[in-house]
Amino acid sequence: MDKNVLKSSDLKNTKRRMAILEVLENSSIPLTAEEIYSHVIKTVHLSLSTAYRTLGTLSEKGILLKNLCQDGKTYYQINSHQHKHQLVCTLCNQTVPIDDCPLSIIEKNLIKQTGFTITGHSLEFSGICPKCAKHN
Amino acid sequence: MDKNVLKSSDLKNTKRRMAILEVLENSSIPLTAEEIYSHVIKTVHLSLSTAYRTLGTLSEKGILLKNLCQDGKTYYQINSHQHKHQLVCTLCNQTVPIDDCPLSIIEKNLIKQTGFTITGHSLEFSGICPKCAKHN
DNA sequence: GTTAGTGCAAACTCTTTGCAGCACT
DNA sequence: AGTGCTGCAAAGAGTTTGCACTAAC
Repeated sequence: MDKNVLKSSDLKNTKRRMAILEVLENSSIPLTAEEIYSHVIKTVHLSLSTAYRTLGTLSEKGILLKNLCQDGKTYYQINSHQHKHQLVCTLCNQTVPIDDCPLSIIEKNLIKQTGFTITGHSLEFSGICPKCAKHN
Repeated sequence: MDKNVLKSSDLKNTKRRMAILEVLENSSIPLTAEEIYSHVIKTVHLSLSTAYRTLGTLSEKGILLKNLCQDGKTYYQINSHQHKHQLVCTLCNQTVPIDDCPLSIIEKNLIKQTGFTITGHSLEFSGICPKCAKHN
C-alpha cells in the first residue's frame, strides 16, 4: 500500500501506523488488535492502546474494515474493496478466508425493500473443519 | 412454544425460564440479554446473571439462537429453523428484521470447497434508514 | 432428599479514555 | 513551534463465575 494513504487522510506518517498497515498488507486473513500488536512489537515499540487507537482511526477513515466476530474479538483488514469473510472452526479455531463476498445481490434487494442506504455488512460462518471432524 | 421444550432438553421447568422463553416468543426481532431481563423483571423477579445463564443454557441446547452483533451485544431468538438477520441503522439503531435467510445456497458451495461441516452463520447489515437519511 | 437453578458480588475479556510527554510536519 | 500521536494506568461495557441458598423433581 502506498505510503500516501495516511497523508491523503490527513493523518501523520508515523512508524507505528506504517508498521500496522504493513502487517495487515502481509496477512491473507483479517487480524485482531492483539495479533497485529504482537506482530508489530517485534520490530517497533508500541502500546496496545495505540494499536487500538490507530486501528480505530484507520477504520473511520475507510482505510481499514473493522468487524466484530462471534468470538468477541474485532478483526481488521485492509479495505481493498475486495473484502473477505471468514469460516471458523468452532473446535480448533482454524480460519478459512472466503474470497468473494456473495452479498451484493442480497443488498440490492434489501435497498428496494427497506429504503435503507446500506453501508456495510458482517458475515461469518462457523462449523467444524475436516480435521476436527475426524478426531471427534 | 410447548412447555415441554425444557423437559425434553433435561432442564427443569422454572418460572424464570418460562418467562424468558415467553418474551422471546412474543418478539419479532432478536433481543439482548438486557432487553429480555427488563421485560421479564416486570412480572417475575430474576437477576441479570440468571438471565445470562439461562440464555446460555438454552442456546447450548439448541432452543435459542445466539448471535453477537456489531454493537457488541449478544442477541437471542427462538430457534424456529426460520431464523432472522437484522438490518441496523447506524444512526438511530432502528432494526429491521430480514425474514428469509439468503445463505443456504452459499453454504452449500462452502461445504464443497472447504470440507467443513457448517453449523451456523452470522449475518448483519448496517446502513442508514430513510428517516435518518432525510434528517442529516 | 437430591440435584439443578438462582442471587449476589466479584472477576474476566476486550476495548476505550484521560492526561502528560513525545514526534512528525 | 504547534498539533497530532503515543504510553501508561485506570475505567468501561458486556458477560461469566464461585459460592451459599432455594426450588423443582
